[in-house]
This record gives sequence, structure tokens and C-alpha cells, in this order.
Amino acid sequence: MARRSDHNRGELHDIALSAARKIALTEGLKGLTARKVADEIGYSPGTLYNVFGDMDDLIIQLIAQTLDELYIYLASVRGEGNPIDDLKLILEKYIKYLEGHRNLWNILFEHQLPNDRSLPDWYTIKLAKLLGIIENALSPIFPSGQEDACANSARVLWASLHGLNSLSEAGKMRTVSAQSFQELAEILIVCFVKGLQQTQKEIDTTMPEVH
Amino acid sequence: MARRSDHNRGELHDIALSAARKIALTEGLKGLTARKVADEIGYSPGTLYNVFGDMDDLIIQLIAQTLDELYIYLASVRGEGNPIDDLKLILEKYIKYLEGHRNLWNILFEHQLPNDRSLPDWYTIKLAKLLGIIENALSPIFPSGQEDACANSARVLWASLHGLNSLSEAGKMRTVSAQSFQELAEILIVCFVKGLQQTQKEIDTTMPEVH
DNA sequence: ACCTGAACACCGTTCAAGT
DNA sequence: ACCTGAACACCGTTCAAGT
Repeated sequence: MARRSDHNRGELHDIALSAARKIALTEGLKGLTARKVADEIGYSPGTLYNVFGDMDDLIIQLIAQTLDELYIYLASVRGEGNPIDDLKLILEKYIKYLEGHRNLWNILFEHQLPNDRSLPDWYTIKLAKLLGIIENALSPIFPSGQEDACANSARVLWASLHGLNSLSEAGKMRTVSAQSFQELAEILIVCFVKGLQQTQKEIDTTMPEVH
Repeated sequence: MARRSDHNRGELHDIALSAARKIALTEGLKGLTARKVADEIGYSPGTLYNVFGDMDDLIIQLIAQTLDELYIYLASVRGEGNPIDDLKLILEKYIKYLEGHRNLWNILFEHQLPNDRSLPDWYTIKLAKLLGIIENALSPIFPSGQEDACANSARVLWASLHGLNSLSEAGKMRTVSAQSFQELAEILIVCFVKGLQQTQKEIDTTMPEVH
């Protein structure tokens, strides 16, 4: 049968992705199957493969959409130029986002591309945008010309937060005294930023700038 | 057929787990299936379910075994009482372990228990042992009586390292200037520890001890 | 050109039936 | 008591055949 063309290719792409999002929100990565997505949009499984290369492709697009969503959410944070305070504000917003999108968000870390494939460029770009928010909060610490060091620190902080979230979420850090993700994340932010500032001070002392 | 009893229950448990380990090392979590494990040990899939509750159970036991293995590996590190240097030594050993056990190790973070189940106690105990190594390296920073703060810091560092490893491994942090996991991890260790030390100094200054 | 649905090669898990 | 193997309800992916 066919040439239903209830939807063109672009529309199909969009409704499939939002069906996937819906399933992911409630059932997580394990529940997100091609057959369920197809069912949800009222097409056969085969049709999905006209629009997406395979499930990995669909999932990466879903993740990219999620990165965009979080970016918009976090971009509304107005900092005051104090790295620790600003990062704590970002953390609060981030946690609020998490609360409503746990299953969706976890897919970002659970999903692993096969070793022989790598992430597309547009994925990297979306990620860079998000990292920019953290870089921006950290930037007062670094003198101009040290943008690379700032970018690296932002990445360290980003990855660390996700390690904390992922492990505390999975209950893989509950030992005797269980702390919440937020408490641990604040320890991380405060200590890491203080360490960065301290490191800069040491550089200033060792190699004082000529005024 | 049956009552082969080539192996008793305990032996079956052990050979199944080492078959799982072998498969996991080369094929990762996705390649680790009940049918393959059964095949590898020369039994039918059904037999596995006499020994393990289900695949989640088998995988958790595999992870626990891996935690033990890493513990033994890291316990050989002899520190000198300088937190940053000691942690760098631990990091080096950890990276060496990773190099030979990437697929196996990643299962620790990829695998997610269903929401309605939680990790067994013996898992938590093995984890606590491993965290003890980091606590030990951090302990010179904290005055006695602050063991909880030390334990929290160790957990933050542990989870952060795994966030870094997991994301750099998956290529999910490659932006413009890609740094290696080791470089980023050293930034984390140095800054985080400096921040902890700085925080302690501030407490000492604000509330000086009576001598 | 677009879509279907059957087919293929897999899964995890259960359980009647065999020894 | 222990193990099998068929069965059930799923997977991702492909592709000849239909409109």
C-alpha cells in the first residue's frame, strides 16, 4: 500500500521525534523502541527508516533536541559576575530541569554509539553552546588570552556534574551518609572554583604582570 | 535431559560470571546477552535462571566483581601523604586499569537498574571499600572529627572522575580543543583539592583553635 | 515515491517435559 | 534435582510488493 503522504518527510521527522521524546520521558532509553515510536505516530516500523538511518540516529537527534532545550532553559540565568554564585544559580535551574525530564536527560549518558561511529558535527556545536554558559560563568577567573584554560575548566565541571548526577541517580554512591545530588554538586562547584582562583593567584605571584 | 551436574550450583555461578566477563570485555554491555553467556558455558539459557534471578542480577554481580578487581589494583598504590600527588598516582593506576578493561568498566555506568529495584547491600560495601582509597588520600586535609566531610569529598571526586571518563570516552566532550581524559582529570584533582585546602584554611582563620 | 507488512536474526524469560 | 528446548512476547532492520 502507501503513498499515504499524510505527512511529508519533514513532518514525519518531527512527529517521530516528538513521539520518541514522549516515550523517552516516561519509559527511558530501554522503553524507546522503533516499534513503539512507529506505533505512536501510526506508521509501520519500516517508515522510520526512510527518515532516520537507524535507532542510533534517531536517539542522537533526540539528545540534540534535549541539549537545545536545556540551553534555552539555562540561558535565562542572569549572573552577577561572581563565578560561585552564578554557577549555583545555574545548578538550581539545571536541577529544576532534571526534575521534569529525568528519563529523557539520562539518555544522554546511557546511550553509547558503537565504537566505529562518531557524533555528528551539529551535535558538537550544540554541546559547545551549552558549555558556553559555564565558560561564561567561569570567565571572570581567567585573564584574557586564557580562553582555552577556561574552556577546559568548563568541560571538567560539566562532566563532573553529570558524573555526580548519574551516579547519585542510580544509587551508586549511597554509602553510609547519603547526600543529595545538590549538596554534592555544591561542594564540587565551591571547591573547584576556589581551586581555580587559587591557581590563578599563584600564577600572578610567581609571574607578576608589568603594569 | 539433564541433571548433567558437570558443575554444581556454585561452579555454575562462577563459570557463568567469567564467561560474562569475557564477553563484556570484548563486546560491552550491548553484546552481553543471556543466550551468549549460556552458549559460552555450554548450557541452555534456562539454566542461567537457576543461578541468577535475571540478567540485571548477573550484571550487578559482574560489576561487583569489577569493583573488587579495581580495589585490589588501586590498593597497591603507596602514597606519601600529599593529597594531590597521591591522587595523581591513583589516577595513573586507574587509567592503566581502564586501558585494559574499557568495555567492562563502562558497564558500571551504562547499566541502569529498573526504578523499582535498588542495589544490594554487598554492592554498597564493595563500593565503600573503593571510596576508602580516595578518602585515605584526602584525609590529610581534614582535621579529625570531619570524617563525613572527607567521605563526601571522596564521593564527589569519584563521581566526577567517572563523568569525565564516560563523556570523554563517548566523544561527548570533544569541542574545538580536545583534551585527553588524563589532562582533564588532573585539572579536576588539582583544583578540587586546592579548593578543599583553601576551605579548611578559611575555617581555621575564622575559628582559630585554642592551643 | 512512499509505505506496508512479512521476514530475518536476534533478544529475556518461563516452564512443561524429560532424565 | 537439575537441565533442556520450545514457546512467548518482544527487539532492530531490510526489502519485495503494493498503491
